Amino acid sequence: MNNINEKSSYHHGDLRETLLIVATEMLQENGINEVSLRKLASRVGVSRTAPYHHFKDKNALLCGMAEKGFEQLHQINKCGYEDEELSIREHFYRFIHDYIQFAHNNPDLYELMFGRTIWKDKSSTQELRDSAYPCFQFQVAMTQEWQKKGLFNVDDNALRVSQVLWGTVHGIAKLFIDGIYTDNSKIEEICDYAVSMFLAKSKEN
Amino acid sequence: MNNINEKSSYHHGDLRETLLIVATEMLQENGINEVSLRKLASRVGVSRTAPYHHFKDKNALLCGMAEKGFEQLHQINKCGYEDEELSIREHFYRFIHDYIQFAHNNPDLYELMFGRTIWKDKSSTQELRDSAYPCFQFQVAMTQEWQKKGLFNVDDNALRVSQVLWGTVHGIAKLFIDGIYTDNSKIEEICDYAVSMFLAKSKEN
DNA sequence: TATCTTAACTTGACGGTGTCAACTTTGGTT
DNA sequence: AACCAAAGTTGACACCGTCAAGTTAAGATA
Repeated sequence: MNNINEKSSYHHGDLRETLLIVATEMLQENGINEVSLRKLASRVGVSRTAPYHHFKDKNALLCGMAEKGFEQLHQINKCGYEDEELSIREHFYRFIHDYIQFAHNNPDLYELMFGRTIWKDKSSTQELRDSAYPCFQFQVAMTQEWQKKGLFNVDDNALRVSQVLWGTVHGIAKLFIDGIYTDNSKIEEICDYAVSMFLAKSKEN
Repeated sequence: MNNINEKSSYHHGDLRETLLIVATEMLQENGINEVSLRKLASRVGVSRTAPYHHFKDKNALLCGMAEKGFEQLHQINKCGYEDEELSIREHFYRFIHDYIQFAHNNPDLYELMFGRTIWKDKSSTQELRDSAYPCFQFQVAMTQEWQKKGLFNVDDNALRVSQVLWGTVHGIAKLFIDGIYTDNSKIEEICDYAVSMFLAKSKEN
């Protein structure tokens, strides 16, 4: 039954997963405006309302897509963090760089993940929150580690410090991917500036 | 003819301006999803397609709304900058604070102004760019002034420095208004942290 | 004053969208 | 063998943005 080539034709087999994948493809190809349930269904080869057996409504589908985005981002953060060969300062640079690179590589997905559509009011699903909050908390944990290692003042509130740091990468990423920076700025150069502006006081690292 | 109370009924008199105002009201009341040309027209008391004589399409209307937003933000920046009674450090704090406060007071407008909808590809109108770029450039100019006054290294590229600063406020603002910060953090405290993290090395100001 | 031009506004129509209700098919359980 | 619940279907509805063709009225021209 899990044989993909077998034409069971009526029951799809793994429609929920397929919908998420194809919808994300459509998002990356043509932006959020071109993601419609009807086009998605037709592209997957299924009727208009079939998706409703797997997602309560369109918002739930979008939340599902964002959910996977947060898992990716969390994974990227983890990989950078667990690299033993880097100095603290390099760790910090890598966090900033990888984060902005992720946004740059997946602009529409990133916009979806952090946009108002999904988060305002109470429209975010529980699953989305369960996926996103650990990702946020990991960034707080990294900040605490950086504080311990001397990159930032240990006495400062780690949550606040990480909010400022995260704000910075988030802001740069968004301005970057939305094409608001007028020149075709190099990611690496901006990251260098961000790092040096935060760490100018602790050159010993 | 400009008499508002006079029921000329067929010709509105100042429809373009009224549309922008009412659309922005609708945006602030119920978010971008509730802003439709048809509801807007009906609320203004005009037929469905009347707006098309003043805006090429919906995107042009949205650009018009964002345009006004950038004029407001530019004005706020100017006001803070021209306040003679503040020290440099206070100027810097005020810039950050006022910016985030603006976003906090007008969350949906802010999302519109900086969102992908309007900026991606070539969908931004010339008028929007004419309104937004001076606002951006003013921030670069402020940064140069801060560099001269010793807040930041004069040798650094002003554009890059301002991109990082602007990224920070933009990112904090967005995370704030989208309700992604889990606790209802005080704006002032976050601004304090942002200022001190950038200026820790130059305490003399 | 009479006529003409044209911008502002209207109605009708089309294809696309999210979503609901009612129906059919199917795989697995009793 | 009978049944049930999950998965998928078709039809319908109320919206939406936008185009084409027609109407109204304000202001310039003569």
